[in-house]
Amino acid sequence: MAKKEAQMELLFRALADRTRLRLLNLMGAGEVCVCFFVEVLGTNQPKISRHLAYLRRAGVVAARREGKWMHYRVATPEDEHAARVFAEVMKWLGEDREMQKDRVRLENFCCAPRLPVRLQGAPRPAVIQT
Amino acid sequence: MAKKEAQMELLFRALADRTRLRLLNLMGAGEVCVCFFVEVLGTNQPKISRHLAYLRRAGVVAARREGKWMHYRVATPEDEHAARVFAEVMKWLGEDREMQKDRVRLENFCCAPRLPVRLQGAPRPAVIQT
DNA sequence: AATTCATATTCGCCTCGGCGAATGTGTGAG
DNA sequence: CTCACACATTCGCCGAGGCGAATATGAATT
Repeated sequence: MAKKEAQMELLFRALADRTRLRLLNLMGAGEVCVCFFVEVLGTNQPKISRHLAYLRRAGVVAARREGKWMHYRVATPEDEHAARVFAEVMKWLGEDREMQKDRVRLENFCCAPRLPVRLQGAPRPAVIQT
Repeated sequence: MAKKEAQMELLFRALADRTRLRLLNLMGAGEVCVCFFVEVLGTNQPKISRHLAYLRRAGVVAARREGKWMHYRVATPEDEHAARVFAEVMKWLGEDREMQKDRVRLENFCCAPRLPVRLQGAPRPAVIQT
């Protein structure tokens, strides 16, 4: 892995942006497809992809390809203390107002009887009950 | 206090710099005078002051004046979850190699029988045993 | 009041990274 | 092979913030 010292700042820089925090929050319950991020956050797709790339470089998310779709999930840091900090951050996200709204919006999209037109055929997020 | 949502990014931006992390680490055991930061980190004084100002704006440190000297100490965030995260970060700092060296350097300065010329008369850090 | 010492702030320069817009890449369908 | 779709990357612009150097402030001392 990268220099251990640099990992600290790398992690915090990754967390120092609201969009990235919102993405992490949405992944909190399991894998999520990029197209859902776009819908829930209501922004353009390149912006989402750039932030996901940033998170991946920082080592806090991992990606998996499934046909045309990309699924992202949180990746617990290897370092023990980093993992502890990260876990507390994820808990914190769970308590935030806007973050809770985002989760509800995700639920509404992925669990709707009929997906909105834009998401027809998109793979539903793997919701892990917590 | 400030907008609760902004607090999250504010905290992480404050933590996203090695110099600031080193300063926080040195304050981990108690109040420290600015002149000691300068000596231990071996950099110029304006740089230290700027970073301390940043930390204060972020609400993670507090300052106290004592004559010509300024003492800085860590200030636990009010928000419960922020405080948890912050506590884990401080623990993490305690395990880092360079951070441990910094602490030793601080001890060597403040506990030396004769302070180095530059620090003659400077108020010793209030070392809180942990 | 003038000086000295500790600290804070400002200035100019530079890099990092955020954004929208445009473009590139990989995959499956026809 | 070509096209459409999902996603990734690049580009140009701009603000945040790091740095050293210079300067300002505030407290004590003479």
